[in-house]
Amino acid sequence: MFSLSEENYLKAIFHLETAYKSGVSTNALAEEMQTKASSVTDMVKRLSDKDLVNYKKYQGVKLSEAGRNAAIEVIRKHRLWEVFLVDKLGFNWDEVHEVAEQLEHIKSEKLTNELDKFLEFPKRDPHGDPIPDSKGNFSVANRVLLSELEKDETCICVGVKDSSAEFLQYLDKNRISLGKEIRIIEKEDFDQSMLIKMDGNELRISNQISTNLFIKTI
Amino acid sequence: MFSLSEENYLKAIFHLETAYKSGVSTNALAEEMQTKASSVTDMVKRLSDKDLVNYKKYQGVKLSEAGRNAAIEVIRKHRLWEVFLVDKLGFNWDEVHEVAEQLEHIKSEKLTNELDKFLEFPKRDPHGDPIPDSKGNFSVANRVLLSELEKDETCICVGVKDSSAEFLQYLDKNRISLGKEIRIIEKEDFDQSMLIKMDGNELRISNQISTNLFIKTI
DNA sequence: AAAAATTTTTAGACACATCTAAAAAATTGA
DNA sequence: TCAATTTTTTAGATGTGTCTAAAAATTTTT
Repeated sequence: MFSLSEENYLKAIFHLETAYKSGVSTNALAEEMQTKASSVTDMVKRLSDKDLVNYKKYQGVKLSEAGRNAAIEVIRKHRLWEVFLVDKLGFNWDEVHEVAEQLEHIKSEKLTNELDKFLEFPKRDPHGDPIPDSKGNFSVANRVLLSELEKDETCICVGVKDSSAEFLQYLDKNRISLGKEIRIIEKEDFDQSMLIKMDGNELRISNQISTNLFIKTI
Repeated sequence: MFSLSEENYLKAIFHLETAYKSGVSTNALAEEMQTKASSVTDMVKRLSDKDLVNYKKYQGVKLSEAGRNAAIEVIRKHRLWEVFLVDKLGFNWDEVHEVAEQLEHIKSEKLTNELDKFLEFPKRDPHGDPIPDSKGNFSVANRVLLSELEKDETCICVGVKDSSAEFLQYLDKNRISLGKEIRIIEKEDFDQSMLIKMDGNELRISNQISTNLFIKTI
């Protein structure tokens, strides 16, 4: 079994690998883990000793098969617990992250699978992210950022890239939630801000918002 | 906040305090924690520095008000999670301990209280132990051990003292569960074994069994 | 009340995960 | 290309929680 810290590193490397195909740099990992580069080097060596990552000095780090499986298992638990908190305990989507960060480390295969069943095998968490099944498979969503779209296109909101409480609270305040239909009325060349129509109301959103909202076109 | 280890020590001291009114000895605590007396001395000093226990060298340890509150909070979480596992996820009562030992350390007041509500404020866990409410109050059961009773008395099984998987599996195998009515047909002077009647069937149980079953008389 | 046995504490060490400061390697760019 | 900058690693230290071995205190036995 892996320590809490090891699991957090594996998860962070997993998340960074999409952006750093050729290996996750020490500094990037330090930034993600909110720690120092020297601490990262220490931990990465330990993970490498356990064959959870492939690591060569000065060349960044990549997950091994075992490391990837461990990371996916942690992510599966994190997202299942988020569904539990929202669907069963009435948490709002901006309140679940911190608690799920703790719950994701509970070690019990039976618990994870029974929870999955209890929740009726959800495919996505409250932020629209896919939930791996018990074999580690999950759908790679065909979703894009709202900022990719142009004037007059219509789409459905399916996920958030930034799931910080601040961003989610902004969305709540503006009645933006997953499943909502959005039409782009106007897109400003100068700052990429958009005028969108949702539920019959118009709303202006900045580029920072549209680059953090996943949508699918219809 | 307290570390995982600190919480486990506080819980252990709480459980031992009923037996050691004048202070829990270092050795007793080492036995309970499955560790060495020297480790206990170290930890007890740290707990004392944080005013969670009152400790005087060679005189054992007692919980302070703050320490007792912390212990009760952990016990509340442990027992609520046990109810969740059995009632919602279909665990058997002999499978919950290990998982609840992990879940009891999750830090979120909202989670604990919402879970309590979701479970409809249960008063007892699957082993018959009382669950503290959000203020830390819990009923001190008026229950006694089956071994206290004599021939021809009738009672209802309300709890187990030993909640090890082995004992619980023995009870399952013999169809003994909480709520069952038991009548003492015979009690052997020599070894305190009993012949009991339950659901119309007779069953012989050893003293080791009857000293681990809590009952209430009717 | 000593001696013997037991309990408890101290001393010193170790593993994990972290840190700061300094050195080494790699990259950038003039 | 070689000096400057950035990135990464090493070296040495810290805090938590544990251990073994030995010393000290307490309790039990004779």
